[in-house]
Amino acid sequence: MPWEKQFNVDEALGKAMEAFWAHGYEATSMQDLVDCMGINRGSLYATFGDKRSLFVQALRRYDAIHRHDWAAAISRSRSPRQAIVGIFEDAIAVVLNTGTRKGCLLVNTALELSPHDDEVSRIVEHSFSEMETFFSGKIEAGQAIGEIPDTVDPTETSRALLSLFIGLRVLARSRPEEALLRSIAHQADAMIA
Amino acid sequence: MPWEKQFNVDEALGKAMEAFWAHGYEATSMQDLVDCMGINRGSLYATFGDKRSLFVQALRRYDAIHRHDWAAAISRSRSPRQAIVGIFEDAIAVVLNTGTRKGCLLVNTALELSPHDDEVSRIVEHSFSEMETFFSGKIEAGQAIGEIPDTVDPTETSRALLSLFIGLRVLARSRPEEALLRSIAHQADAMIA
DNA sequence: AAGGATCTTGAACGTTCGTTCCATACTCGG
DNA sequence: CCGAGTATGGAACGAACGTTCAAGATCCTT
Repeated sequence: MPWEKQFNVDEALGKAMEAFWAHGYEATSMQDLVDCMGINRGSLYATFGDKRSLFVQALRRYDAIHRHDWAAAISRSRSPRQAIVGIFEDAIAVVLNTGTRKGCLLVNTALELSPHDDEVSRIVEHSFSEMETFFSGKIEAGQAIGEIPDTVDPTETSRALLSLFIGLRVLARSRPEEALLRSIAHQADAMIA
Repeated sequence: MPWEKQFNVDEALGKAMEAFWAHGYEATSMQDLVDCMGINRGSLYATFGDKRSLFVQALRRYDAIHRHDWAAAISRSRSPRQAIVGIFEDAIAVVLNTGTRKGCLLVNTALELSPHDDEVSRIVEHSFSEMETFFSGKIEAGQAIGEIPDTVDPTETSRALLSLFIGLRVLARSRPEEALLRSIAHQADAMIA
C-alpha cells in the first residue's frame, strides 16, 4: 500500500502560485519552483505534472482564493455599494501595506498567456466575466434598496468598473503610488453615485 | 572605409518590436528575432547589443510611435473632448479591424518587466505619466472652451481615464469582444460629459 | 517478517537558451 | 588595384531549460 507524501500538496501549490504570481510563467523556471516549493523534482512532476499543468492548477487556486472567496467574503459583510468600493479599497490596501508589486495573477496571465493558450484563456475569461457579474449584480442590488441611483446602467457600468479594476491592478504592479490608486478608487465610487 | 549595412536598421527594429509586442520578452527567443528581423545573429548583436538592450530600444520606439506620435496626431485633428474619446475608439478599431490580440506593448511590459527592471520601469512610468498628462491637459482645454463641464476634476478624472484605458488594453488582448470594449469607451466619454 | 506499492532523491537526458567568435565578402580611400 | 576596415554568415560555446529515469527509502498489508 502507498506511502503518504511527506509534504503538504496544498501548501506546495500555494508556494508555486506565489512564484508564478511574482515572476510570471516564462520567468519562473522549474529549478525556481523546486527551490521555493521545498520538494524534489521527481515529486513535483509526479504530483503536479509538467510546468504548464502546474501553472494551470496554481491559476485555478488563485482564482478560487483571490477572486471567488474574496468576493464572497466582501458580499457577506458589506452593502452592495460598499462591496464595490471595498473591492477597490482592499486591493489598494494590499499594495500599500505589503509594499509588494505582484498585482493580480489573473491580470498578469491575461497578458502573458491568454493570447496563446486556450485553456488558460478560458480560465481568465471566466474569472473576468464573474467579476463583471459581481459588479452588475451589486449595482442592481444597490438600486433595489435605493443605495445606487437608477440612472446607472448595470451592464455598461459593470464593464467600466471591470476595466477600471484591471487598470488598477496593472498600475499597482508598475506604479504603486497611493495618490494615483486612491483617485481610481474614488472615481469608481463616483460611477455608482 | 566601412561597408554600409545591407539591411535597414529602423525596419529591423520595427520587426523586433512586433515580435516582443506579440509574444512578450521572455517568450521571444533570439532565434525568433533572427528569423523575423531577417538579419544574421552577428549583425544583430553588432547593431543592437544583447537581447535586453534590443528590447529597450524596441520599447522606446513603440512609445515614440504608438504613444507620443499617436497622441500628437489625434490632438491635431480633434477637439479636446473628441481627442480623449478618439484615443479609446482608435484602440478599439485596431482590435476589431486587425483581429490581433497584441494589446499594448507598454502595458504588457508594465506587468512582465517593470517590477524587476528599473530602466524598463522608468520608461513605462514616464509613458503612463504622459498619458495621464494628455488626459488632464485635454480636460482643462475642453473646460476652457466649454466642451467639458467644470465639475470634472482634471487630476482625478485623468487618472481614472488612464486606468480605464489600461484596462481596455488588457481586455483587448485577453477578451476582444466588441460590446465589452465599446461599453468601456462609452463610459470614458460619460466621465467627461 | 516479508513483499509490494509508492514516494524520494539526484543524476542525467536532449534541447534550447543567449552569446561569442572567426573566416569570408565586400566597399572605399589611397 | 590593393589594403584597411566593416558587415555577413554560420559554426560553436557553456549554461540553463524542461523533463525523465532508475535506485534507494519508507510504510502498509498479509
